Amino acid sequence: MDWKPLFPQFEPGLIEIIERNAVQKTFAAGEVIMRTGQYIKSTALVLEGQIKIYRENQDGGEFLMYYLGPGQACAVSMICAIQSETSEINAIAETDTEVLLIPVQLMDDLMNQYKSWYQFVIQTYRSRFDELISVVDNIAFHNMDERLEFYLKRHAKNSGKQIIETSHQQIADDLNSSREVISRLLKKMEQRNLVKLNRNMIELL
Amino acid sequence: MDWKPLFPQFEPGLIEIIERNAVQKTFAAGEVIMRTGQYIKSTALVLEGQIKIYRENQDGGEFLMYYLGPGQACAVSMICAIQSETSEINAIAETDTEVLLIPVQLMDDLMNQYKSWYQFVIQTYRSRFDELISVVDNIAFHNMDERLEFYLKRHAKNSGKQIIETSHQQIADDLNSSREVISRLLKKMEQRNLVKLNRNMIELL
DNA sequence: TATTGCATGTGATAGCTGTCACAAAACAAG
DNA sequence: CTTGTTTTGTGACAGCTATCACATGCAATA
Repeated sequence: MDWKPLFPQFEPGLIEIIERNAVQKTFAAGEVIMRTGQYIKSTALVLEGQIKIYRENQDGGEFLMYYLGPGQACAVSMICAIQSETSEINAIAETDTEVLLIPVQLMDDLMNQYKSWYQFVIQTYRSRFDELISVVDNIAFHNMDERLEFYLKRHAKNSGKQIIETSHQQIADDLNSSREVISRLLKKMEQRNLVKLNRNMIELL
Repeated sequence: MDWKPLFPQFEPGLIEIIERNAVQKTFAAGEVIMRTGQYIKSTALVLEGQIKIYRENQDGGEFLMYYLGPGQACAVSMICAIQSETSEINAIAETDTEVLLIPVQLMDDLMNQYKSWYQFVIQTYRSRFDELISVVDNIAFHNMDERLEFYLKRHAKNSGKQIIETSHQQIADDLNSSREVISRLLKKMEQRNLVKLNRNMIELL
């Protein structure tokens, strides 16, 4: 697969060195890509699919933080890679996913030698940081109904589709809520003509 | 004030260039250092005092994210500085505070030329990112009683004192809760012998 | 068709938190 | 001491959310 169009800002030398050293890898939908405490040996650039980044607590509760799509990179793996530390989050392939793995050892060189890589890393930090802030905003200031709306809109934006194919249970897990609550709130949204509901699908209007 | 002992990892050349270009500035307790939407013209290294980084919503609600103390730097100002964008958060001086302001224009050079600066920046990103994740953890997985405990412990850790001099109202604001709730929870903690309460002070046992 | 499994709907209930109203206590300053 | 201000205590109540129990509905497959 030709990944270069996804990263048009990369300079030729950078592209070359990545091509020589990076490994392409495929994950099937549902496959775990990274789990808490795991050592990071490489930084991942997403080429295709969606990766879900989430947090897990002791009791098995989950909480979705954000998605990574094509052209994006995992900020956590970058930070961890540079310092070769462990990660505090989990990553799972939401759909079939293609990633480009860049070995840790390369990171320092790339940062020093390629301005476009350096800027890409900074840009990645910034956007993930902003995303985390908006997550905090959401749970700190909003009730479940608003969080659900935010969730659905974000989902639609990320997938590019107005139809979300998920079970209520899955949404409840992502929001660390319970199925019944989500079902009830979705019903209310349907009554307000914001969505249309069917088995395993929610259509945003 | 001699700031160098706070940043022992900085190499001599870096120290010199900072001394030539940076400006030292003082903020009185309670003074606003940065507010949402403001343009960032420099990166701040904290020399003395505590800076509170928080988020504000439309309705005037606040939510504490974390504190910055001596030897630390503002990750947000770094990211924003490098890209000369605006910030999404607020910073206020919790106590009288002394900071060292490094002009934006210097950032790129420092990153390229001084390994110790580069590592400092990465380290700063990492610790702020981790801190944000633990904030998300807290509000996503824990009730107010546990969040309060976390708040008190963090406060004690940051200030180095077991006695927290604050009003219940202030705590409620930081946690985006209400005064009565905090008062009641503190009472319960007192009954469990976790704290001792007095006007404007909470002693951790 | 009958069966099985998953997804969704619904009512009852309990706990947590936010809000209002007001009382009591601690402190500061005249 | 007296007065005014700030902080804290308390009861009542309402709304949101989690949980339990169970019903219903939809889809695939034998």
